[in-house]
Amino acid sequence: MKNTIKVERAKKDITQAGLAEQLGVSRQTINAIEKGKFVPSTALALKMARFFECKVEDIFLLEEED
Amino acid sequence: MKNTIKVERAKKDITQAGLAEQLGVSRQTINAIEKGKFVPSTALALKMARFFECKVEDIFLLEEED
DNA sequence: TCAAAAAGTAAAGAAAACTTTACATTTGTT
DNA sequence: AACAAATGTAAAGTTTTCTTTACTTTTTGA
Repeated sequence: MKNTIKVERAKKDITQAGLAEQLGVSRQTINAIEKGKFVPSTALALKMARFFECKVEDIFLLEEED
Repeated sequence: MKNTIKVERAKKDITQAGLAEQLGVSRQTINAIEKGKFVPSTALALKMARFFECKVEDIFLLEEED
């Protein structure tokens, strides 16, 4: 599962810590997701999409192995 | 978190077991999600949206408490 | 009505998401 | 170069997702 969080974050010019605060999670959680260490819950994915004003599908991309 | 799986399933005329098979999960998992016992992972939510030919946002609806 | 299919439920355990704490590395600015 | 902000990483622990097995209830259709 790939994601475009870093790019979306750049568009909004917000830091990992800033995004974490907006979404109500820890900075490490954002970092881990962004680095692909794990995939967020659907609730968090939906909140991210809402914050970035796009669809979940725009941020999280299914791959073969998913 | 509410979801519209039952309705989407009706549109496609597919059973819980059939959907489970299509998505590669157990029937009980589909049942539990449909009944709101838990929210699926983002990967499964994306697969559902793909199967139902809609957006994750169309199936899973954030609420206050999420 | 009677049988089969579908849906509901429960419990125990495995796997994945997420937190907290803490420290290291990189990047940007002066 | 030096300092601060941002990012990266790791480990231990909690919560949530999901599986398997198994049984009950509801719905459907011949």
